[in-house]
Amino acid sequence: MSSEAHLELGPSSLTDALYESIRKRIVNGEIPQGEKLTEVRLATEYNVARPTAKAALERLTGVGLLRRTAHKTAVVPVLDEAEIRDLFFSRITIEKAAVSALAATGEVPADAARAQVAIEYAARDRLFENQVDADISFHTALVAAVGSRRLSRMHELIIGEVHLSMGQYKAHRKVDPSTVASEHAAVLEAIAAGDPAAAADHLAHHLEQAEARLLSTLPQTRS
Amino acid sequence: MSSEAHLELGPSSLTDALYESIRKRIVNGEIPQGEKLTEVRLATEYNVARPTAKAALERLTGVGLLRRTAHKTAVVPVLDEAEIRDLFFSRITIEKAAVSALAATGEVPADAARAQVAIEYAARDRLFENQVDADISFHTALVAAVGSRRLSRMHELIIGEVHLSMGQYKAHRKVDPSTVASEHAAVLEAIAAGDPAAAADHLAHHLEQAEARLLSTLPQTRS
DNA sequence: TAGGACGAAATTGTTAGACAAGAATGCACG
DNA sequence: CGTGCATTCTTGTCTAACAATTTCGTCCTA
Repeated sequence: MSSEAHLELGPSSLTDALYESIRKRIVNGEIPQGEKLTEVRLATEYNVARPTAKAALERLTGVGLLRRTAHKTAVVPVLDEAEIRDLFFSRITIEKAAVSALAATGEVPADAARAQVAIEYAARDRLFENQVDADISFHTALVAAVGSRRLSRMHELIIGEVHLSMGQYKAHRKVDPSTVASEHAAVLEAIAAGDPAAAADHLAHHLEQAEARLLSTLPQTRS
Repeated sequence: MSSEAHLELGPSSLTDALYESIRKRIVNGEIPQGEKLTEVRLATEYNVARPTAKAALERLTGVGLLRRTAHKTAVVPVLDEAEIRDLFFSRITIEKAAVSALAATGEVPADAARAQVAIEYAARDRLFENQVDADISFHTALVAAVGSRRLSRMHELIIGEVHLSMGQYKAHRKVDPSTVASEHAAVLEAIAAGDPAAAADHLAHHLEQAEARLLSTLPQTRS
């Protein structure tokens, strides 16, 4: 790994750019679970002042992508089975509410349909990382389509950790893309049919499957 | 208002103490809606350095108790009708999930029962602020009893804004405490009876009433 | 050799001062 | 009376430094 990272142009604030860059490296698994991130290390790597690095770390801690306690250095969290279960319980709560609300209107969000297509392309080309990103986009688009700022904010918290765990365990994952595609399609169909209960059921089933797939890749707790 | 505020002893970190102090002043309505909070003002008021004040403001922004955009000063948000509706939609989503889960176990959380009593005492003594705090505690206890760290974190986001709006509009509120008490009691009874659907229904009804009570205190949008 | 205590190094928390850049305000001029 | 410019306010970022706390390695002792 290079000793210096560079920030893409774009975000107005330097802290924003730093936050976004580190966030991507964490959710992609580039920075592995358990790794410690000190303020000075990041500051020197990115050529920014320590307070700037500190601010980025604090924001990442706020969204659950880092953990730290007072005077201790931030680490990328290691999600064990109990935490993954809690994560998916919370996720199902939010996303069920989202698809129910969408089904009540009967309109399938265009962004979600587009993401669904992107997943298939990525799967065909064996681009695992793109496939994960597209899957995240699909679920995020569903929630965003509800139009509730607060629901989206809560979902952002959750989906960040989901992204983290998918990225961290990617080496072990062997998921049949067509299975995911059909599960997604079932949800969209129920939304189009205007059937909230069916949409919620299909979504819950899909997420339970996703949870099981993720749990099966977890390293066994050694005796 | 005094030109200097003092921090209570307790929280380990200075930033934590500052965050907590400002948070309380906002949710109690002591700092009114629309008020601007500049970094230097807080820094001088509390006798801390500007970066410390900045950190506290950023954390408050992160939980929705302040709003700010780049280079602009933070302000206490003014929640209009649409935002209150969104707030309660999100709140109902989270709390329904919580009471359903609790009813599945059939155990009434002790903390919630205690908070229920505290509400009655506060109402009897006409201590409005305590009444609000106890009500918040009741709902927070319900969610906390589920034992899901992430559900509690999401709820914290929501309940903060709920607290804010209750505190800001308190002058206009005239709520019958016994009504609230009986609505709460219905939820607890359904949990004790182990009936998830009934618990969710009673809770939704209670929160819809609370939403309506809050909306009725909103100043009319002038033509 | 194993264990614990002590001390040094690393890391974070907080402060001060400074400068640049963007936003808001008011005044002057057309 | 309205518009544009300049001043002022406020935030974003940096450098430097010290205090407080944690961590780690070493050394001494049993």
